[in-house]
Amino acid sequence: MPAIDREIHRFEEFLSRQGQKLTRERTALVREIFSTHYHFEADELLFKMKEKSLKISRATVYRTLELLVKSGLVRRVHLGEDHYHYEHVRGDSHHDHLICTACGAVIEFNDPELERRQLEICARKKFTPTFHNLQILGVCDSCHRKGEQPASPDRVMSIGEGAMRLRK
Amino acid sequence: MPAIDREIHRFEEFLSRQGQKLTRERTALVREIFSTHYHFEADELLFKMKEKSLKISRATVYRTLELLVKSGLVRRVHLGEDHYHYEHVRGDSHHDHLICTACGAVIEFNDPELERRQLEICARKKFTPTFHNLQILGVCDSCHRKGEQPASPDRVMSIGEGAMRLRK
DNA sequence: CTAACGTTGCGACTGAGTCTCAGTTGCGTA
DNA sequence: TACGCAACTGAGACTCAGTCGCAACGTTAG
Repeated sequence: MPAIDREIHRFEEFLSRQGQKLTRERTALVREIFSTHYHFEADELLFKMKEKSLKISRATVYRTLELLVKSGLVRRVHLGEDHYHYEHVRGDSHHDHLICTACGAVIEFNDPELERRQLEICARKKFTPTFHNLQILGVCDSCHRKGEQPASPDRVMSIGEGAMRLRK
Repeated sequence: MPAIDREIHRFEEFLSRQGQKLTRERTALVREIFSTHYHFEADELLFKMKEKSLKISRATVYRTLELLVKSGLVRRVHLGEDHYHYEHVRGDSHHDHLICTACGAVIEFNDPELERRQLEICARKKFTPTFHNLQILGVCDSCHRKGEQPASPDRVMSIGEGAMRLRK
């Protein structure tokens, strides 16, 4: 699969730029991330590697994720839960997330109008933005049809605490 | 201070509605939260109580925070860090946050135009929103004047990971 | 006085993420 | 081919926020 090799190559270049190496473990992790997952958790990745009987330690998984984040190949995101999720970055650009509190689905969107408005707000507040992070919590179309209710009102007051926790 | 007493009364009503009681510990916590803090962490609150030689256990702090969140008096927010922050809810409504990655300052804003646009996006995706959460990371005016740089480019690719960590 | 019940503090626990350290690997140089 | 060094790895100890189980403690009602 040439697409993955291109990503691996990009990672290698990033690494060698700071005197670091593309090892067997790192290659395996990148391959896993870019072949199957889109949004994933660190432990999930660890588990997947174990399943494939590639024994890669937890420390290495976390270390590699950090490198991938620094290289820009992977992003660290909050999806309304109490720990990080990661997503691999494709050629395309920034996006934000709609998160279904009933089924845990994550829908991406990118709206230039919204981005523009944010810049206006920053300008008004004399704030120099570098990045932003927007999640909208609610119920997706198919859950809505099934009559799923939004998370109970008292939860909704908070920042969707437990959004995906409900999944479990 | 009558304002605080009003909040305490609201909390008491919420509690009694479910057969729960407003205890000395709970009162002390609400008083602390609404008198001095705006954004705070659970452990910070625990520490403040200890300072005032009111010994309230960690479990009670967390339990009370949960009740406050459910009652709608307090919100749980992510401020770009890896654990929760809380903020007390004043009479006024929802707002979002600008977070300075240099000094950790948190600036609030509320922009109806932005909210409206988000609703449009949801409508387009047939998504029923219940809540949202937006943080914009960057450098505030006074840090900018001091020549503070935004977090290094590789960090910026991620969701402002470590924003406030830089404070420490 | 006693039963019932919500509340508390304590301390053990959990789970994500980090750190340390000894041993391994990969690579440039002789 | 051997050497040496720096980067890398796994194992497990550790940290830290947050949770849980439990015995003891009010408080209120009978």
